[in-house]
Amino acid sequence: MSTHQPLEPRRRPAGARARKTVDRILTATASLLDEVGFDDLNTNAIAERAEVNVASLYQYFPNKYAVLMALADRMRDEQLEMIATEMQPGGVWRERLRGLLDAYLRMFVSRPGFAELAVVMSSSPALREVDAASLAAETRLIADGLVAYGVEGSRGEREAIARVMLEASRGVLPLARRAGPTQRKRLMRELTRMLEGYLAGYIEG
Amino acid sequence: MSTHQPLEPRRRPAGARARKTVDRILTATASLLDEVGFDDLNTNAIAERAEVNVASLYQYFPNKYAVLMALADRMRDEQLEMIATEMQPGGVWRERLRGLLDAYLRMFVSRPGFAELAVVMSSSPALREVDAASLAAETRLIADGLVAYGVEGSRGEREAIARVMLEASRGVLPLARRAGPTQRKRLMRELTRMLEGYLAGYIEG
Amino acid sequence: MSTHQPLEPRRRPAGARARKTVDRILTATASLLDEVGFDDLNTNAIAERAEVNVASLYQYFPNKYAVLMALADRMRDEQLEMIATEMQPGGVWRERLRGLLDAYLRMFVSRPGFAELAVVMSSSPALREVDAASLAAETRLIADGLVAYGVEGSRGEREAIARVMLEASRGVLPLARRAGPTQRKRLMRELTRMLEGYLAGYIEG
Amino acid sequence: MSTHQPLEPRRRPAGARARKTVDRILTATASLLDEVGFDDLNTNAIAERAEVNVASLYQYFPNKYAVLMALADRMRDEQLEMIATEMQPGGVWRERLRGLLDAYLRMFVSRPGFAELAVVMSSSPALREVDAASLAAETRLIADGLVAYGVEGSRGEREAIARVMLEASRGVLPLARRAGPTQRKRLMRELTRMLEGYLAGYIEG
DNA sequence: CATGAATGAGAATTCATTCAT
DNA sequence: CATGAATGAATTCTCATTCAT
Repeated sequence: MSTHQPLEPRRRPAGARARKTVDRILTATASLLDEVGFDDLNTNAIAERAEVNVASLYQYFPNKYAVLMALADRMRDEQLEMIATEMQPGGVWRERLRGLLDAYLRMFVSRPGFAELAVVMSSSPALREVDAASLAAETRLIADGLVAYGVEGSRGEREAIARVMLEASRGVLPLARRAGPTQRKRLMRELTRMLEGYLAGYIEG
Repeated sequence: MSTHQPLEPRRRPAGARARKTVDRILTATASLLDEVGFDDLNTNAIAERAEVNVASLYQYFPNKYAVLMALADRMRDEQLEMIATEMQPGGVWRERLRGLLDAYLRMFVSRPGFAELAVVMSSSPALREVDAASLAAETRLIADGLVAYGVEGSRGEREAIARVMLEASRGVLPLARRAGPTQRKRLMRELTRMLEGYLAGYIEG
Repeated sequence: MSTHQPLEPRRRPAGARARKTVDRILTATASLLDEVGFDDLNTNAIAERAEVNVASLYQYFPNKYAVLMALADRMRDEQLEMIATEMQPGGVWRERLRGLLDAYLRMFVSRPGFAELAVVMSSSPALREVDAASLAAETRLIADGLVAYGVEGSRGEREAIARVMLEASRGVLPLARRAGPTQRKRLMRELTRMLEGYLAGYIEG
Repeated sequence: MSTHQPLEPRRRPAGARARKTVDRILTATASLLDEVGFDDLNTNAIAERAEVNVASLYQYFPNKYAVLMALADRMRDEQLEMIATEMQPGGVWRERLRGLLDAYLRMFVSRPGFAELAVVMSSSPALREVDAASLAAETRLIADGLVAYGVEGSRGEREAIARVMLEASRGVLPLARRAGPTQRKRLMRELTRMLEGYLAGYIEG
């Protein structure tokens, strides 16, 4: 029932009232993801939390996966913007890298639903494909930014580098998020060290 | 429906016939995970695929998550054994590391359901806790092995190191699995380079 | 949900613009009936096809069945007029009968929604009663016309005759409509032969 | 949602208990068809009336239309048997024809759901196709029997004759069913007269 | 009078789980 | 211990209908 479902929104909200409705749906989804997790996420719960009728939800989204996908879109937009900012040329690359990791961590920690959504997007077959595309975009953006850091090499190489860094971060950040402050610092320190060393090999080696 | 369910098997299979039943259930689960994914996995489908009656499934497992957990257990056992082997002292650490990564990749690529299960275990709230414990064990094992590689530092430090390496690998390996041969090689090369550089800092620095 | 609903239009369209709205609704209904059938016919779809807001539809019709009923009314008017024309006295009765059947066939074939509506009206409990009345009117009209053909007998007898002829036609015409040209000709020939023979027994016997 | 749905039963009942369940479902469907009509027929109501869980219904049928289709199948079997009996060679054709019409009337009058189902099958787009096939079988059976009555002509001709007779009957019989005894007699007399005259033209003309 | 948007109430369908044999 | 069958309890999704502007 899930594989290959339509994920496109049914209709874009036109007026302000409608935009608000969609907004509430997405916000509710995000908070529920954090509170009960994907397994127990369902359209009724979303609608209830959003204080919206289920039918309204279905007016805008063809199914539950489409809601998640819209939420992901929204978050990805924010994220790409953040990356673009952090990867602008100028400054010392090590500091820039740390800034980027910090920003990532902040998203994972304080964006409700972000961490949960990240893992759901790549684990649910229904969403995986679209998530792959989105990750590819993220990868490209970072790969491009690496040039400014001083990394040479073909686009393909840089994308592989970016991807490996990205995956390492995507694995460690949720841990850091859930960990206590000491453990979090430790994990972030190690992650940073690993990525810095890795890039240093390309930039200074 | 999902949070905090009993995950322990209901009864250990006694006779050989019973053991076979359980085995078929787990194997069916693994193959279904690969074919239809977690979203569409359900006990009836598992039983059908296993050519076993659903009621039999419930004889051994209290619920759906317990099946996944048993499957994870089985795979984790294999995996820990593999790690223990690959991390035995002796030999050049760089080669050992590569061997370890190779072995990991082989599991991801050829163990049916392994990659899928890995992501499911950490995304489903019902299973996350037990998965965390299991990952902790894996981490400890690697952390212990790092000593043999020549890494110094407290147990806590080594565990952080191990964990970061582990997460990076858990992120990249599924990608490598799905990629074509060229891309796979490239990703593995970068992953190896990153982890080697990282460890080198501890061992040779 | 369906039995015994008010079927009367809520308000007659006053201005020309309003009349156009109602018109579009009915036309849309007719075409949708042909395209998707009664099972999938719904007010939202009608409104969309009519390029009219659903709320406007409810301005003129109290519910879905009332729309169908209005459409039926409109078609029945046309039909009764047609019958009145074809059954006017004068000429050879056999030719008149053929003319009548031809005219019926034309309606079934070329009036969008006509054939579909005919069957819907007699199958849906909500509409059956009003359809019965309408068929009774049709029957009476034909029964009256039979006098001009030379059929004798009481009004009741003539109505039974008319009704039997009518039902036979209502069964065969939709078939003829869907059939290819050869089969259509054959069916119409047999229907004509049956009805002619039947009437001949009353007129010439 | 209705066009082109799967109509095949999901699984044939194996044991006696299962057969009973399916039976109750079909019987409940038949009685509901008579009582509330197709518009208000829904799987919940069927299950309730059958004193069976809805899920059981879905164990055997993929959807509501499949239930109707199974019911139609069951009735059609009975009906074809009846026709075969009534059309056996021997005896005076006029009497045989009357016997056949009587038998038809009995089905329409006393088989619960039969009349309603007949009209539903040909009006619902989802079922129409399969009903057409079934009617074709009925037509063929009658066309074959016509030979025994003394009707000559090609198979195609006889089928057209049979079909026209069939449609006339299918139109008049439901009326007769709903009519009072006097009106019923009158309608049946006229129907018989029409069909007899029609066939006489082929047999004795 | 029209429209965008919303919603109550239900209907279809599924699925984890249990029961009787 | 296995199996055919059943079922409670959701969950997804739809649709006729109304409201606010």
